[in-house]
Amino acid sequence: MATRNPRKTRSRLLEIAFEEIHAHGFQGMRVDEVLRRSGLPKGAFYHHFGSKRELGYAVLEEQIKPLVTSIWIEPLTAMEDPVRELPGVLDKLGERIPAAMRTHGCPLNNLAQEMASQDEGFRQRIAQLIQHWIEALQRLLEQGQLRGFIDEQVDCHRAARFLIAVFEGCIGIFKAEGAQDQWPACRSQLASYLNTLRPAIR
Amino acid sequence: MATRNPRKTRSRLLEIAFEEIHAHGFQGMRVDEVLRRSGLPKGAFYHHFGSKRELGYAVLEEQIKPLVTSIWIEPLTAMEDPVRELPGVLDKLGERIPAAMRTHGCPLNNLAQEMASQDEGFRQRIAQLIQHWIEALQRLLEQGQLRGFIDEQVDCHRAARFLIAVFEGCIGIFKAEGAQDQWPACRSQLASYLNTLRPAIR
DNA sequence: CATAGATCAGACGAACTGGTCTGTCTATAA
DNA sequence: TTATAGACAGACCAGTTCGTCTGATCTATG
Repeated sequence: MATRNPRKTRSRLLEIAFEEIHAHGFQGMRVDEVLRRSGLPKGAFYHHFGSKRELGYAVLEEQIKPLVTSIWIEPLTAMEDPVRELPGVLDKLGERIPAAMRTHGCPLNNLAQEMASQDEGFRQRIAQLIQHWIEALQRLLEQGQLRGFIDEQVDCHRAARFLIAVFEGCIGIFKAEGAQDQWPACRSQLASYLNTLRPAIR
Repeated sequence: MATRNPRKTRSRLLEIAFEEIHAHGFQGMRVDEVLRRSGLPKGAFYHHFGSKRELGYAVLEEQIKPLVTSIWIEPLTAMEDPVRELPGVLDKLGERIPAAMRTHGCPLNNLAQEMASQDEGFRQRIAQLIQHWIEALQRLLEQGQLRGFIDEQVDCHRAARFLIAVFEGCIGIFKAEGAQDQWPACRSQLASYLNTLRPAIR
């Protein structure tokens, strides 16, 4: 075993906890199992985290938040014409997504559905992250509006929120169906919706 | 306490278990709490159900399935023109939905997200129920197609699946946001999508 | 009316779970 | 060199959880 490295210890705990929460939910995640997998004893854990719940918050802030940013926010900010490009970007995104994401679904959505009505601390952090996501998409749509790709009348905040609901809803259905890749079936429907954002012919 | 009534005992257990699962998830539901609330002892429970998991399956089949049917399938089958009427039907549906549904979300979706990748028995039963739901919506759309309200080119199965993903996605977002009623914000977006199903002008 | 099987009653147990407590080790600054 | 604070180690604990076991009681049926 290497010499002491509190930062690494903490992040290792966090990474394994993320995987366990993703696989079994927060309530299904066992502190002892995280310990077993990390090879660390109880003391180390409760030195870094005050409680299981606090660990959950940390996983949300330090693992899930960056993940959502890198997967769902950054790739979407570089589009000129969202209506035309979004389906293609989602295609690529779907191709290089890790296996765990396919079987267990979106970590954020899982946690949201499980914990939002269970623990106010979770709910607030999740709501904040979703808000952040909505606003990023909203800005993208507003840029498209300025460029004339999207109708001026469109409420970009509502459209962004709806798009995210569609993403999460589709991922959820795929997971329930156990279907490997039903995305193409939803892709065309999403494209149809996106087209309604086009400027109306006046 | 009244005389023995195995049927009533079983259904009472089932009703309370449904509420507990809806409120805390399947893993978070405690057999002892169901017992405490029902006033019944352990023996009664394990006479009617072989295990906690079996109870979960029974709740899915005997509580959630009829609920989904009465809330999401039956009200939707009586529409002439789905594109025009669906938003309004959803409005009414949203108004008379019980409080527990608002705070805890859709019982089916909750169970799906929690258990689909956890237990194959749950996953199969959930997938079957969703399939049933998709097919009912699909038939509705196909009728609309026959009546000329929907374009012949529309793949009604895909459209139905997409609609359900949208429903579940929106409900999930509302729950995470803790927002009482953000439905109007999604309603208009949904209406836009529905309009894309209209016959194209040829 | 006898009796067998269904239905309930609840004490009990074994495994598990989150969390605590005391002690030890190690890097670093004085 | 040594004092100190942070970083582990791991035994231990109290409460919980699902499930079992033995009996009691009811009810349908011959």
